[in-house]
Amino acid sequence: MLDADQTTELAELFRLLGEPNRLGIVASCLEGPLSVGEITSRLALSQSLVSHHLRLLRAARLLKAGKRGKQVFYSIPDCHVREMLTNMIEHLIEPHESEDDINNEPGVRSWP
Amino acid sequence: MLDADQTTELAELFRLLGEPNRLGIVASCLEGPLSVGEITSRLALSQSLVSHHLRLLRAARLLKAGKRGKQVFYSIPDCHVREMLTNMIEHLIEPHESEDDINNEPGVRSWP
DNA sequence: CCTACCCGTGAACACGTATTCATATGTCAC
DNA sequence: GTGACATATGAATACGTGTTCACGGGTAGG
Repeated sequence: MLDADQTTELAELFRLLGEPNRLGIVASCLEGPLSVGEITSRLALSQSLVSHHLRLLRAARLLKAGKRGKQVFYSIPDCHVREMLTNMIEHLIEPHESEDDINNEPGVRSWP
Repeated sequence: MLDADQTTELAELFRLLGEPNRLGIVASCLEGPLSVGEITSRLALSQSLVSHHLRLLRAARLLKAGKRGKQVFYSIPDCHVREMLTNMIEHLIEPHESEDDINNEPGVRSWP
């Protein structure tokens, strides 16, 4: 299916999105370019923390940066990332299935 | 866009998939149900480690378990998870875009 | 020049967690 | 029953990493 390298590469993307504040930063930028200050105030995080996270997201090409005057604006770099995220969000929003079947019925037939 | 709770919930999914061994386990199960022993030998991991990871994936409904005799088979629980993963994998496989697409904003000074 | 503002960065700490080891539970065969 | 196999679980440890703090580096305006 996936070789070890591809798995590691994909896991790295998931890992970066697996932190609530980082995911919030990326999700905020889905609507359009945002300056660091806007991100900081929207998510109510310290500016330093936002900057640290932005560094990682930039390095992974999950966000791109552009300077205008004193401010630096961050945005989604390409349609791949945008589609990935919107797909995941759609899946999250869609109605959830029924509850858990934690109880283990003996002789359960999963489709072999 | 996403409220705090949804962000946290989605991040939790990403976090679980953000570990290479766990992602490998889930990806292996994309082809069909696998027993713990098969997963263990395919990924060359210790049985204990696989079991620990399976516990987390089960709890997050990223995998479901079914017993048959002595063995326990794990598989993808619903089409949501399957589509999410296949989409991500497709995006990973697809040819990567060119490097630097600079400014789409007027008056943006180039980024060094 | 100086000041104010916006952002990036390095060090240090605190906390989570992935991994291993040892052990427990459960199931089939004899 | 005993033993062999398949999986789950709990404790302990080592390692990564998210966060804060303090500071440095640019840039616009007076």
